[in-house]
Amino acid sequence: MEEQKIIGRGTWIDKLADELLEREKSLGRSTNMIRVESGLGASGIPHIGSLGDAVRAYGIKLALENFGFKSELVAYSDDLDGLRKIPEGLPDWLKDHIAKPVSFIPDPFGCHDSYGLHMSSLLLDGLDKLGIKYKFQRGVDTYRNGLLKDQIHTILTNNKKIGEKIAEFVGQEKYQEALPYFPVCANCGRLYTAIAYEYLPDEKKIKYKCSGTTIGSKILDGCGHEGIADITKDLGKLAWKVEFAARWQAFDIRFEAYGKDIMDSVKVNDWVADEILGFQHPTHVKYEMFLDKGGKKISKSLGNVVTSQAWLRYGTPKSILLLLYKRITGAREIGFEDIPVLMDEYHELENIYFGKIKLDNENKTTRVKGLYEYVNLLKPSSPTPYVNYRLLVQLCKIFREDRTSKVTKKLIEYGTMKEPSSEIDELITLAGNYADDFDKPTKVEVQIDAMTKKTLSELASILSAEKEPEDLQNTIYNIAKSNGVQPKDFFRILYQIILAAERGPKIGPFILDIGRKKVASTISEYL
RNA sequence: GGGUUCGUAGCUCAGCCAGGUAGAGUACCGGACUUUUAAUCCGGCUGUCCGGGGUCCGAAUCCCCGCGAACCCGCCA
Repeated sequence: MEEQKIIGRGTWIDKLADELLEREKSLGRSTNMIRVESGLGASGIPHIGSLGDAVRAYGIKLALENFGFKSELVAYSDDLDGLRKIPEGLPDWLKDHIAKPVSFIPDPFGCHDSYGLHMSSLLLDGLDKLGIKYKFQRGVDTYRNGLLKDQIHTILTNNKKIGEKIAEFVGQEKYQEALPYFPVCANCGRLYTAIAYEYLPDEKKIKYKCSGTTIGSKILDGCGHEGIADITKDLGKLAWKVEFAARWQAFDIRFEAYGKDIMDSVKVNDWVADEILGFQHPTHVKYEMFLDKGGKKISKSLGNVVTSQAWLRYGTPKSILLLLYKRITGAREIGFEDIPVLMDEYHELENIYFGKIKLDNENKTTRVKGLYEYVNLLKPSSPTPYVNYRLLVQLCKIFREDRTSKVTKKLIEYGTMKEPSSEIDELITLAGNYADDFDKPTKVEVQIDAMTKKTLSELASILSAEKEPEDLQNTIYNIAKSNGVQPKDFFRILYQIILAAERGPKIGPFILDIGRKKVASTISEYL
């Protein structure tokens, strides 16, 4: 069997970029500037999966540049989309704005000019923190400036053909009647309710009536307004089934990834681009959606949504990039509990990259190194100090006050590291947040009889004394015995009180580590 | 109705997309270790890789057929 040739840096990203280049070559298109696109939803709070689309597209851009081509990422915000439903956790008054473009709805958080801008800013903020560079393009500006006017014209004059094809491809029949264009009603400011029924090609104007529509199971009444909209400058937008194609041609897009939920739309758009607009559709890659743990939407109570902002409270930007660049296929359930693994995995990659760990398989080494390079956006610098994340979480659970210095001291005692560093301090902060938010100490119900109670109060007074007791381990053992309490039971109760666990580290030194006065006050809460 | 993904240790999963000795965490057992308790560290144990066929010198990995599970589309964007 012949040896497989390694493409680029050996990752799926390189392979995809290579396929893209081959395709462009066979189409005979110019490759002076290869643009990749990512669509950003602006209708809800962006999940970490929403970042994936842009981050992966950026990976392709990096690979293309690595091959010696110029490339840029266009981040297109769908902020002319209408609000279809109120995302969970957002105020009820938004219902008055259903079907209005998200860019014309006030920001419920009060910090941006509009709802849409707030949402897309969250996403862009996530990209900025990861170091992803992009050219931002707003849907609102795109239509207001008539950037798609030629495509809209061509699509509307071919609407019959397109409507039939949509019905054939996906079984959706509405576009055999309605035009695939939604004007914003000049009277009530909503789209979807205004139905376009006639296109006047010479004037490039569309006739519509705001007669209402259904969104999901809800019926939305129109305001009855009849109007005429100019497709070159009035507000309105193409239906998704044809809009991508228009964008691809107008912006000369050569690559776009997509989630499997819009598979059908992409199929239609590819056909529209190829057959109606005469622009060979971009290279695609399909990815699976990120699901919440459990395979379904668990409690989407606010704060439990996996946003990049929340992730970065516990993990580094590189842990997100690793998650997104590791692979593209496969269904994945994602949650904050994946952070420790990814943190440690990144460090392992780093050790392999810098030769501290050797793999026996040469191909694998190449690919792992390539992955590390992409996670560092092809600019790896030097190894950073690291401590196992789980160990840090455990230590942070024990030390809550004056955490950084106490955990650092313990790590040096363990011999895990030699000296403090700002990188480790940062890790302690992240792991500390993780410990605080996900391993909350719960005050457990502990069954305490009279004898034990007496013993506990005796212990509490010893602990709160000014002088530190010598050999605390032995002292505890003795006071239990002298009160007629089984040491075994007494130890268990102490662990329950201090750690909310049945067992724990050796109790004497452990109490001193936490601070004996603090333990004394914790114990007194149970007396 | 159409489509996609998943099935690997008791449990949770990685490895598959570019084939080359079956892997982690957890659980369990033992040790460092003290008057029994081990957070931490070290060592050990754990397999019908869902079933069947095919390609190959070689398959958990690639192809085909089943079985089971989940998700998406068939509103809209």
